[in-house]
Amino acid sequence: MATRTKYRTKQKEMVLEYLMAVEGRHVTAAEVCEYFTGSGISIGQATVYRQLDNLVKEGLINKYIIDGNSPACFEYVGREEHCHHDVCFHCKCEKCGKLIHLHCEDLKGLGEHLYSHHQFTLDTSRTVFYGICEDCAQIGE
Amino acid sequence: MATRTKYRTKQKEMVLEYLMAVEGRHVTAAEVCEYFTGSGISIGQATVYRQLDNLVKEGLINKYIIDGNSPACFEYVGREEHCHHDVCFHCKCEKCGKLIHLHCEDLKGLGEHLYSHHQFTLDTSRTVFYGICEDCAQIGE
DNA sequence: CTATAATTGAGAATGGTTCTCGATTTAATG
DNA sequence: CATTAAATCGAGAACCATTCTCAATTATAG
Repeated sequence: MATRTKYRTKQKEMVLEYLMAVEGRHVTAAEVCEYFTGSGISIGQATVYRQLDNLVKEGLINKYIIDGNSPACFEYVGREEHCHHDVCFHCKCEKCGKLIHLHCEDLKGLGEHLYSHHQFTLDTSRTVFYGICEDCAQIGE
Repeated sequence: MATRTKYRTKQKEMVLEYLMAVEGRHVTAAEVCEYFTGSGISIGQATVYRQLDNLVKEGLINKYIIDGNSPACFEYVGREEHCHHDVCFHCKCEKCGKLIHLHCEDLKGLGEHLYSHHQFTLDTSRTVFYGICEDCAQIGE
């Protein structure tokens, strides 16, 4: 799981630092690029994509694919790793697109059930619950 | 939910018929196109994508996004509609791409929990559990 | 049959992501 | 420090699934 890169580069540290700075928010690769160019810092976009991938492999950040067409989102997982007893699930509203973080003890059982009863190792970082959020449920229908 | 197309066209019926013919297998839009061109039938790829989207909107087929880069997969869900008393969940293996159908009573509680505790209405037809299947777990790592 | 609106399809466009490859940087070693 | 081999960078091109464009075709109501 923790495949490391050989060299320690400023680019990698800057990408990680940015992800840590916006902890709690999901950012796309493009947003990371924009932040750097906006700050007058020059980092190639290929490098941003590469380092985001590396950081995912090292388990420092998570990657979320909400929808096939829209860009992938990344988020620093440091805080979640510390309290490794609670897993983070995500709910995506099909109407407004809102992404809801769920730190719920009761959901731990889901992964356990899938493993013990269906021999399936759940990847919580990639799994997204689709549905309708509270706000949209009141408005719509 | 059941947004219908206005006209009934051969193209749409042929796409649905193909998906029904390969029920149980997940096929990509490209595979659908290849099938038609291979059979000497001419359907534009834009139409295939459009009709796959329509069929998803009508709830006749499901769309699965395994990975941001690899193409989306589609599958006929007809059989599941008949046994509407138990909900059907899907597990997708991130390694071999296998799609596992789960008719499990215990998972009914998931939707109920999300609704009662998190005010989120789960859409079971769109939600896919991603992870590693039994076979791949033995091979890898 | 006619009119009207929806659908088709070939090709171009889009856009997120990856690849290419020469230039640069890292870190171990002398 | 200086050397060096390997890793990483980055600008731009390539990739590829998907969507868009728009004129031609087709489906349905009347």
